[in-house]
Amino acid sequence: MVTLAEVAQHAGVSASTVSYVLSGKRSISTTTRQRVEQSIRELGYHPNAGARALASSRSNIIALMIPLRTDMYVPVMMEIAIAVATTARLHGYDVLLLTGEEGPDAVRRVTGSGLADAMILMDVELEDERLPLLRQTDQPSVLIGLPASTSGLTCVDLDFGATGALCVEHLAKLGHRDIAVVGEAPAVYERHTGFAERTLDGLRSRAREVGLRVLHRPCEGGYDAMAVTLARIFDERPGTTGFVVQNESAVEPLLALLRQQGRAVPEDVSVVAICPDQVAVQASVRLTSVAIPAQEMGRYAVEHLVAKLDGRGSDEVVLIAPELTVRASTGPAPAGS
Amino acid sequence: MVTLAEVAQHAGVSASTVSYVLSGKRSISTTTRQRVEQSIRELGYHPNAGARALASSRSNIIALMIPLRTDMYVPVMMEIAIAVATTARLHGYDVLLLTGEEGPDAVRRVTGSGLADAMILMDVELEDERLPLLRQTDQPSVLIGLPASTSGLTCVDLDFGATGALCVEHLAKLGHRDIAVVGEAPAVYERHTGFAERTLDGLRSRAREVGLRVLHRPCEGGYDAMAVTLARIFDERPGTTGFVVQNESAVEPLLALLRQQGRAVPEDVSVVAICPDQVAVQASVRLTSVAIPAQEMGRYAVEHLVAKLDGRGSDEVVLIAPELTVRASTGPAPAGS
DNA sequence: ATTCGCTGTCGAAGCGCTTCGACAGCCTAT
DNA sequence: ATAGGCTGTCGAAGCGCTTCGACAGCGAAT
Repeated sequence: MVTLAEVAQHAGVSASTVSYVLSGKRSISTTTRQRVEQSIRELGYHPNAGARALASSRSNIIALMIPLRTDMYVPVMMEIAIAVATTARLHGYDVLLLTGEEGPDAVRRVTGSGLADAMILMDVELEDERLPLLRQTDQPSVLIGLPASTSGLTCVDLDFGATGALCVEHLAKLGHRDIAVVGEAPAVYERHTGFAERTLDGLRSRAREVGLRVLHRPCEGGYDAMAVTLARIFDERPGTTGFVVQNESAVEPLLALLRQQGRAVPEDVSVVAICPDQVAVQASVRLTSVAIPAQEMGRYAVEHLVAKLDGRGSDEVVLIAPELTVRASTGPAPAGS
Repeated sequence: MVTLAEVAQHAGVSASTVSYVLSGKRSISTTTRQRVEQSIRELGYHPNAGARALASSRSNIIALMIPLRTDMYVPVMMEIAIAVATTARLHGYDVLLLTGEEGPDAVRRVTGSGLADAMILMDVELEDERLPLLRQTDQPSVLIGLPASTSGLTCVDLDFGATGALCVEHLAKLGHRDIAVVGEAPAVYERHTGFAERTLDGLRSRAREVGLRVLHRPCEGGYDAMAVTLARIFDERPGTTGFVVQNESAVEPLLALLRQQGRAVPEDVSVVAICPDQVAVQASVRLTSVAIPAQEMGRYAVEHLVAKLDGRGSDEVVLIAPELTVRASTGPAPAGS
């Protein structure tokens, strides 16, 4: 393994000079710099990460905590993870993958050991156990999601409240009076994941304003669960003509079931989904949807952290405005309803 | 930040003693050990990762390289990543997430800098550019996937050759004579990803043995692409009664299209999928499928690496035997065919 | 009683890097 | 001609840990 000292010797300069060439923290003459860079290339030198971390108290690693469970939004998670990893590399950082399993202990471990310089947390609950720790450490962090109180925290998320409202507005404008919300799995509500509740709140309050009736039903993904949920919905509100689907793994089953029951989309029933665009366009009916901007959130999280680590930037909460794209799954409410 | 020295002072022992308590590499009297452990707890000590890595040349980190592209098997990737992270933690390792984007450079960077002690590579191509580097470094690695030559490498993968054969056998036994294979996206074949080709080979050679005709068509995921592909298939081989689907994002579209065309599954047409069990049971028809053992592969990869880092274990290629689960999407070939 | 071999603990060196203060040499302003 | 200010380079200290050799103390074997 090639060391700094060997590079220095090869280039005929001192170790500190090589270090300054690498970091750019002091000015170096062009000739010296080139000589050093040449030596680095010839010897195939890579700085030792541990030594660097020890001396500088900087690991150049960002920790990403993803939920262990796979009961929701797998593609979204993946997209965020990839955006985080890619953006981090652009700024010279690597990404450490933590699962939610360890919970608060993972936060303690990472901040205590200097494993990472900063953290990104996903799957944030309203009263998340990890928050107190984040508030008291001076390590920067970004939440992807929105807890009950955001004081002293930085968060990014889609504005799910506005998203819910937007879906309602769209359906209301088309003349629908009775809509059903196919929500996330019950477990998601039970652990008070912010986004699911906020969607519902936004949706209900706008519905009240525009005089629209809303029936909300949590739903596991998959065909069988959706079949049961759908039956209940039509049982309770036979006049339902609009659907808002938040659980993306319920989208395709819903479409299939409606088709099977002879209800045409969008002639008889309209469907709005909250899902990544890719899912919306690959579905069997091109879905009117509000996109989940996974990449944007991942990128933002990293860039905010990098800014903070560079001494720029401050705490803030960024709610991304939802955009609804009209595709082929929504249309005017049928006359008779 | 609490240091080893502070713990030592608090416990009234030397720093090295604390270190030995932590590592267990020398025997320590019970009383001393307890005193030290008490101090560690009281002070909330966490060893500094950089210092530890520097002194021991061990980072306790395993690098996981996942493909950047999301054109295939997102849930499988995610499942593997989570299994890797979870298993790694069990053995005291953390996971560094690398994207395929950097290619061979990532391998160089990681081995050169001592960032990680070992690597797991996914999305392996037959003649992967990263392989020469892996062969020449002494850092242990595991490939999830199978390249053209495995000498000097450790690999785990589902036995896709046997998987293809198994699918054919199942359909043959049910009396099907003409089957179609809905493959991965063309790009997957173009970059010579091993598993896709091996599936096809296994499938074709068994088909030859049992006298079955096979038509293979690559297919992007999604409804539109599947519609085009399906039309071509029936155009060319109207007598097709069996399908093997490798691209999991084509499964649901295929089922929907068949239904739409009035072809009943499994009465008129049988479908076998190669996909995670979760996908198979959540589909609109419970699918007869060969499972992709994502968790098992992830776990195996980590455990093999840990063994190697502990000086146990050796190079080997593990091909997991496929298991076909019969569900509701396959049945006897229709009489007239 | 002396030697031998344990067990448990300590001190010190060193891992490879960053960074601070020092300073040589040169140019500009007086 | 001299002082002052730059620019570019160097040496040394130190980051927090692991690990090696040394050795004190003790019981067992001679």
